Amino acid sequence: MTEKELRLKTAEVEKISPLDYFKIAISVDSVIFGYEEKELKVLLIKSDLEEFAGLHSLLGDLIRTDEDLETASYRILKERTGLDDVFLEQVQAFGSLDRHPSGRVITIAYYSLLDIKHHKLQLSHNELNWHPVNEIKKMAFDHKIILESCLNRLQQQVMEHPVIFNLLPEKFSLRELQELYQAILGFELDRRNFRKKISLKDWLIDIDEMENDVPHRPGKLYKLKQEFKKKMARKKISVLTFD
Amino acid sequence: MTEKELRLKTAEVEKISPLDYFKIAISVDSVIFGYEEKELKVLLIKSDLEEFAGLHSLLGDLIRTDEDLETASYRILKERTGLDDVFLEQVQAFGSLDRHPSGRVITIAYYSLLDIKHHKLQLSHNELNWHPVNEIKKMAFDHKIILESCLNRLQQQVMEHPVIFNLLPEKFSLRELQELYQAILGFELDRRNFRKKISLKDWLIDIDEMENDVPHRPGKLYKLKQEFKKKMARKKISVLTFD
DNA sequence: AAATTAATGTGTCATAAGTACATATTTATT
DNA sequence: AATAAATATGTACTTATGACACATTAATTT
Repeated sequence: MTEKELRLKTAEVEKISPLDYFKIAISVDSVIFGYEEKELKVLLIKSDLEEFAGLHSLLGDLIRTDEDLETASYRILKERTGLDDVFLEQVQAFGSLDRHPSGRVITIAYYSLLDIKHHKLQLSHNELNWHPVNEIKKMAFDHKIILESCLNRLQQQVMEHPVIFNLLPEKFSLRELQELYQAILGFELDRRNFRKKISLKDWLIDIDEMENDVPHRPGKLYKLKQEFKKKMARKKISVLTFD
Repeated sequence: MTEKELRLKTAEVEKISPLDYFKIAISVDSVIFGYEEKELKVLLIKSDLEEFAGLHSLLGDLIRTDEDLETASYRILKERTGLDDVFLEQVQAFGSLDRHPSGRVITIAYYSLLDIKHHKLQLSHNELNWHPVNEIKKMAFDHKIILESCLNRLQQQVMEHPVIFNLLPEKFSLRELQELYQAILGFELDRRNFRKKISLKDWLIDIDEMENDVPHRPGKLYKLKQEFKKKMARKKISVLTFD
């Protein structure tokens, strides 16, 4: 058996039992960001462990033997939200000894971006809900730290790459875009300088339409250029049986 | 048993055997960069798997149940090189189904920087050797991809953070520093602009000494300011028994 | 219908950073 | 003493960033 080989090979020079290597479980946890009412939000569930009663946790699950990391993240997203066409990016692994009260679990953190309004979730089970990022205090496990590192990563990405548009509907105004940047970065931007910078990046096309649901002078609407959208398209979950 | 709890908890809603979750092994792999003769090098061993006969692989090992990710990386570094005061940074997890021929192994990649000249290694076992990064073609497992993603990360880091100095001796000239930047980035830099940029960063102190081993006019020597060195100091390997 | 309100849309100037580029100086070597 | 090779350094041009104000448009109120 190939697996047995692995155990033996790695165990031959070590003093510990080869089976020990298989006492570590691996999970993925996703920080799913959304944007609503000028606030950056994150999708959380109530933890089902009694150690963390009342606390919220990220969406995550153990990885199966027949799925790779991204596939596992997509599966969890699909199971919990019903969605599968979502932007997802790996951030970092977390593996402190005491991070999970029930045993050794190493987790790999992903962040995910989705447009709340146009992706109606099944907010059915487990008190799955959106929470404003700024209002989150304590979380289960080390999930607060994971959330923070994913937010940091998002803040970096957003300055350089056109990922932010995954949080917006297809058509948006420059005001909406600026408000979203501000929500993510946590500070105000000058409107004229912001517009100059965005137009320099050359990410957008003016679709020659106007806002129509605003109680004031409507702004022009824009779309992300098609060429920058490819990053959203991800492979489907493949069901390969490994063993 | 806490571990049993975990298996049961995760298995109750799933159709697969709970034991399956523990059939995935976890390793760390380190891309250890060094710098010598104006070339960026990486420390590799000959793979001991017959599937990869003749190919080189990164330094890595399975993670033990009683060590966290960083600790495992330091252990491997210590075992293979004898060193423990080395800069180390996590890059990314790799978990394709077929990345290891003997079974399912998810690995977490780190990159590490060390000054070849002043860290004499035990290049004893397993044909451990330095290889110029640019000359590496095929590698065992997915290690070529891991190497590339670590190099990318290094290239990013080096532009913003004073990590590069971990590859140089305590004292160095601006020429040496520039040559190292060039080796990492893969392109030439203008000497005057480079010096201007470095002096703007305010990372260095002029120690009022000169090179003395060069066959030409010697340059001034500099050191990294103490305040930027703290990032090298890492915690020692802690030996906590978990189970 | 006119006046008011509130947000859109746009440009300039000052400062900072990036890029291209050449000459005098110093040391080792011949 | 002459030569070779590398160090040290500054300026002009372009590009990016940051502060800042006013006319325009549409919805709302009077």
